[in-house]
Amino acid sequence: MSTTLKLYNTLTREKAEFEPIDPENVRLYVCGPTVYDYAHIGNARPVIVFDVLYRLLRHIHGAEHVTYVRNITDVDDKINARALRDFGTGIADGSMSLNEAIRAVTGKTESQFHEDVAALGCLTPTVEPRATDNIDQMAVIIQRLLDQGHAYVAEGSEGREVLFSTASMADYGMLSKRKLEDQQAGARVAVEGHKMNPADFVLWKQSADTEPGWPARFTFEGENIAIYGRPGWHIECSAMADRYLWEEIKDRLSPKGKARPHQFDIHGGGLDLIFPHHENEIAQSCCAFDTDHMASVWMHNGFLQIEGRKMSKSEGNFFTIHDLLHTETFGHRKWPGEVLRLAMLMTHYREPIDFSVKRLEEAERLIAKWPAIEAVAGEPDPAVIAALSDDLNTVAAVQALHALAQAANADPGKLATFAASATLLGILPKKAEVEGAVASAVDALVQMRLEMLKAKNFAEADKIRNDLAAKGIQLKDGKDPATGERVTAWEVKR
RNA sequence: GGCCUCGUGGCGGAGUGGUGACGCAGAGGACUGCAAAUCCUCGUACCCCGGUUCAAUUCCGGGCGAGGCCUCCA
Repeated sequence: MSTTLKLYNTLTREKAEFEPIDPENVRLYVCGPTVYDYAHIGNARPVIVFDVLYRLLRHIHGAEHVTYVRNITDVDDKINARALRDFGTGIADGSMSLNEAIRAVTGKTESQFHEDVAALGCLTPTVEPRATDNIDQMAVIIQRLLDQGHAYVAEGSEGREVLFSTASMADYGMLSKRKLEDQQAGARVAVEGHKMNPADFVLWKQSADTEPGWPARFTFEGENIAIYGRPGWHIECSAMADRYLWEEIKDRLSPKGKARPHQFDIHGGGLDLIFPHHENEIAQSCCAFDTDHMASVWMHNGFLQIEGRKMSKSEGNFFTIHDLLHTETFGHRKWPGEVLRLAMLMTHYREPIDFSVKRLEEAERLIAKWPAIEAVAGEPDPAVIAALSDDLNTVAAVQALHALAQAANADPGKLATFAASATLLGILPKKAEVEGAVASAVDALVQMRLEMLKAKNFAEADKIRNDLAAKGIQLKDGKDPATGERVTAWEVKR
């Protein structure tokens, strides 16, 4: 049976069979982090969810036939604020430039992000472009929008701006199913007189001396306009998606792919990005390139709560990925990356997920029962593939995987299938490792205990067992099936 | 006010117009010197009210409740 992948598409609000534009070049774009601070556990959700999708697409179409782009947003007012906060004195006394301060913030945050998501078992995307490396591409798209009457230049309170004209797009609002008229009724939209329509959004914005900026030249209504400035917060995705999923690979696309220029297959991100971020990306890309779609399928993951409540700094329940991995701030202990990942996959990606200590404990109990994976050489279980193919039903996949683990525990012949299946989910159960010296000491004590048991010296034998347990080493007695003799295995509990 | 999710047993969660998925926790048993691990067994759950139907947890309508977006946010 061939695998048919079905995905829920926010654009149509329906689950439908996924048909890539060019099956030889499946293209996926996911909105990545804004690198101004540690990524929180909520940020981890789309990274993990779309990592599973990436792995599944690679399995179905072949690893070399999938291009996954996840951007790094390194131009943003929050970054400026952070740079000024952390390096303000250096900037003031001239020992550091604003750009150097910004680079220090984004560079450090970016490597922290990579470290965090690697610990969560996520593959590296094909391309991870930075916004600041694609300023020229953004300017080109903005100029196209100006040329085609979809954008205009206006004087705002902080200088000149290039704005997208929402009224110029007939079906603006197709993703979020919002009508421009409805927006104006009840929402608190700041009155900004320079906008033709309150929903119009910034494409390019003039920068002050204390703000990062790039020189840019635009032509509008026959006039040359130079604006030293920075991009608005949607244009980068339009630019990077087009560059890495169309411009740079269009030559190797099939005729069918070439027939749909500037379009790609799947665009993902968090639920909150539907409006305005993704709506505006669509507006920019479709108007600039004169297409009816930017991406065929739009996927959005649900939000995460902590112990049933919205995670927020003011509630005091705000946790970064780093906190959970390396500190004892959540549940008074550290959590292994694969436990966090499994806990994340135990709820369907579109559902809200309640991250709780109880949930993590359950995930840990489950994973502790699974065999450790060493080499992966096998095909994943069809039940796991079928589950994932149903709009990334990781819950069903985890359950199938658990059944497989139990089968593999009883029959080592099934280990390869288990390993391949677990890898498809990105979960690699590892036994807690101990140093060789510790291991041989434990082995010696285990032997000693077996001797004592033969001598019916239960008190001493139990003392060894209890002492080891106190050190987190759990003994497991069994019977040799052939001889009926007691055999003892052991493992490290966290 | 507008748009959009969701509501299943202690917990996590599938699914279906008509014989209680499954996992975790829990209970009992086997095994064990005692445990742990393992194995076996055990659960009359589908937010409320109408409607359609021979039959609804499943379809339709209306409530109630939870959450998200409309403003930076995954």
